[in-house]
Amino acid sequence: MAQSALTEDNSDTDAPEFGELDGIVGFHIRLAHGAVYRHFTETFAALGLTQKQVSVLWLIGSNPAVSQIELGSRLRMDRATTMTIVNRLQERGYLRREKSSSDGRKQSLHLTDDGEEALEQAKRCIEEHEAWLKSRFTSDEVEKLVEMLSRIHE
Amino acid sequence: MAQSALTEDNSDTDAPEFGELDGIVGFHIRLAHGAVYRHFTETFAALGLTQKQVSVLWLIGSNPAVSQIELGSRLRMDRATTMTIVNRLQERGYLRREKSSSDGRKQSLHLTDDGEEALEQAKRCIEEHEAWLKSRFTSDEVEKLVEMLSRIHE
DNA sequence: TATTGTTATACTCTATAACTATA
DNA sequence: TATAGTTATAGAGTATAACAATA
Repeated sequence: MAQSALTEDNSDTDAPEFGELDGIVGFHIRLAHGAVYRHFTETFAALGLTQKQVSVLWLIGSNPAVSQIELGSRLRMDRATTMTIVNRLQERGYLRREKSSSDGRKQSLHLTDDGEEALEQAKRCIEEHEAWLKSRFTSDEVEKLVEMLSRIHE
Repeated sequence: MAQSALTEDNSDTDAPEFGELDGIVGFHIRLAHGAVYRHFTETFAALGLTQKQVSVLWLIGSNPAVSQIELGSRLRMDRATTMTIVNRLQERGYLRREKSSSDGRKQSLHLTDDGEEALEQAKRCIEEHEAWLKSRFTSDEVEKLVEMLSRIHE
């Protein structure tokens, strides 16, 4: 049952319509995220860093001695996911793990000198990436967009 | 070199600060997408469908006989990525491939009866998911948000 | 030659489960 | 008991490269 309302043959057109899908907010968030992800990857091809890796470097840089569980909590990753990111950055020599002095269960994460340098480079790339992203908005719109996105992820 | 400006030990607090990261639009898009993705996954656990799979079902339902290349172009996926999604849906019996009558290189994609039914169920789940997402916005804000996100992915 | 579909391969993100060490 | 880290494992999305069939 349930034959679709649209029955014309679209096999020759190269622009299938979104139809009702166009009204779905989550759908647009997904597409926008994909577009940003792809541009980010291009911008960071030379540095060889992913979005998540940059976020983690940045957060450790701003919060020295942060633990893995806190990092994951802030970036909405579980412990295992956090491990894979931190491991990769450690393998590349961008951070080091130390035992927390106050809680023996925790690690205390620190950037190495190479990590600090990679973060500085990454921040310059981010400027370029953000300029591309913000170019389609006024500064008022950027503010409104960030505020609305925060309502979703907070 | 490049010692971070913040040097206090954060190993005891459980809320590391975003700092400058808070001003990065791409960062908020990533977090918002993650939040939406996780709620979607919960909502669709029973149906066992992913965001991408639902988008593909929906688009084939609205555009019968669409080809894989057109599907991919609309959802910003390359040919290989489109294959993996379409394969999975075909294995579950939700769609069938036919040779396009007008262009022998193209496939023509159609939902099976099971696929139509799965799509109907998915659309009801989407309503619930969207209600959760939209609950934090006025209808004017929803419109503005969708319009701004479209500027990013178009 | 260009396009479409296909296969093989690989990497990242994500998550669950089970285990160890510490609180 | 609960928390933090670790390891093993697995699925999904994404992409590149090479190949076959068709235009």
